Amino acid sequence: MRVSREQASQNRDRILEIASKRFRETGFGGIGVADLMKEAGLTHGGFYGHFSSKDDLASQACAQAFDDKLKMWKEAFDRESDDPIRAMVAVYLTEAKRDDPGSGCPLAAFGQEVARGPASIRQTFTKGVCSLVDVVASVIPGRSKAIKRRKALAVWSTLVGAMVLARAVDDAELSNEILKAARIAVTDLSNAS
Amino acid sequence: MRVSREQASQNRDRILEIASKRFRETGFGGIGVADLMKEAGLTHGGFYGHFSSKDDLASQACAQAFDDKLKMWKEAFDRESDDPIRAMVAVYLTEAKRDDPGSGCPLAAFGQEVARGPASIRQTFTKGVCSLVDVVASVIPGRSKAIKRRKALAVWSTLVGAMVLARAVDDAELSNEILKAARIAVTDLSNAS
DNA sequence: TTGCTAATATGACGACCGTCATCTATAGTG
DNA sequence: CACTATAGATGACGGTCGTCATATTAGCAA
Repeated sequence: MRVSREQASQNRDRILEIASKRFRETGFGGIGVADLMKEAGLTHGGFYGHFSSKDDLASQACAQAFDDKLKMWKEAFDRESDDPIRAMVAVYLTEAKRDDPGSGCPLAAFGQEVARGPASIRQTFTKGVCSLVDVVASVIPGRSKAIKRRKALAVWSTLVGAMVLARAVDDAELSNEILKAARIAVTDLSNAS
Repeated sequence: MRVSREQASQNRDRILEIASKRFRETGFGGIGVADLMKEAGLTHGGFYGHFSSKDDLASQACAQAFDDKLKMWKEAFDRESDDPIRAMVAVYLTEAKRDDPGSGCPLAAFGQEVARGPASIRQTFTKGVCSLVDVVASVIPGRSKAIKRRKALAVWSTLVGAMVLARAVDDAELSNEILKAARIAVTDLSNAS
C-alpha cells in the first residue's frame, strides 16, 4: 500500500500531532506505538519508516508541543500588551485547561517523566523550558533583565506546580482552590517590587 | 521457608519502605514487583501475601511518604518558630533534595502519574495534599485563616513546580537558577500583605 | 507502459510484567 | 513432640509492548 510522497509526509505529521496530544494525556509510557498508529489510521508496521524509535517520536512530539505553545504565548502577549501576566494566568490556570491536558502545557504534562527519561528527551525539554522562560521574561514588568528572568522562572514554577496538583487531586473543590490561589500568587508576584 | 510473625511484619515494613523510596525515584511504573521484592531480599512470590495488588502497594507507599514528610515538617516548624517559611524553603529547594528524589517530596515525585492513575492512589494523594497544606497554612503569617490557606496552596504550588522543573531540566545552571528564583518567590509570597 | 523503489500492512519475536498456583519448610499451638 | 497453618520460593501463564523481517501495493521515473 504505497502512498504518494505528499500523503506520506502528511501521515508523518499526523502521527506527530496525535502523539503530541496523547502523550500529554497519558504520558510517554501510557500509550503504545500500535495504538498511536491506529489513531492515525495506520498500522504499527510503518512506524519505523517515520521514526527511529518511540523515544525519537517522544522527543519530536515534545518539541512540537513546545513550538505550539511558544507561538501561542507570543501571539497572546502581542494582543495583550498591558498586564500580560494577568492575561496569561487567566488563560493558563483554568478548569478547562486542567481538564484538557492533551492540548495543554508540556511542562505540566511531561516534567516528572522527563526527569526520569532518556537524555534526548531531556534535551528537547530543556530547550523548550528556555524558550518559554524567555517569552515570559520579556513581558514581565521589572527593572533589570535579571529580575525579569528570575520572576519568569518563579511564574512558571507556580503555574506548573498548581496545574500538576490541581490535576492530581481527587476533590474538585480543592482543585479549584489551588488554581485560584495560584492565580493570585502569580499576579502578585509579577507586580511586586 | 516460613519465618516468625515478627519477621514477616518487618519484611512487610521493609517492602513498603523500599517501595516508598524507589517509587519516588522511578515512578510507580518505573520499577516492577519482582525488583522491589529482590531489593527487600525476598522473591516475588510472597508479594501477594502482603499486598493485594501493585496498586495497593503504590497507594500505601504513597501514604507512607506523606506520613514521613508530614512528621518532618511538623517537627521542623516546631523548632523554627520564627520565619518558618524561610526555613522550609531553605530545606526544600536545595540541590541535595533535587538530586535525591527517593527521600523527597511525594508531591513533586508522584503528581503527574497520580493524575493519570487509579482512584485509590488519587484518594491517598489527595489526603496527603490536604495534610501538607494544613501544616503549612498553620505557620504562614497572615490575618485570616482563608488568607493563610490560600498562601499555603500557592507556596506548595511553587515548591512543587520548581522541583519538577529543576529535576527535568538538563542544564545544571538553569536548574539551580530555578531553585533560587523559587526560594525568593516563596519567601516574598509568605511575607507579602 | 515497465520496472524499481518506497510506504504501509501483516505477522512474529523476545522481553518485561502483574498475578497466581503450587510446593517447601518452619513457626506456632496443643 | 506432632500437627497444622503460613511465609516465602519456584515456576508458569497471559497480556502488553517495542522492534523488526517480510510481503504487498502503488507511486514515480525511464
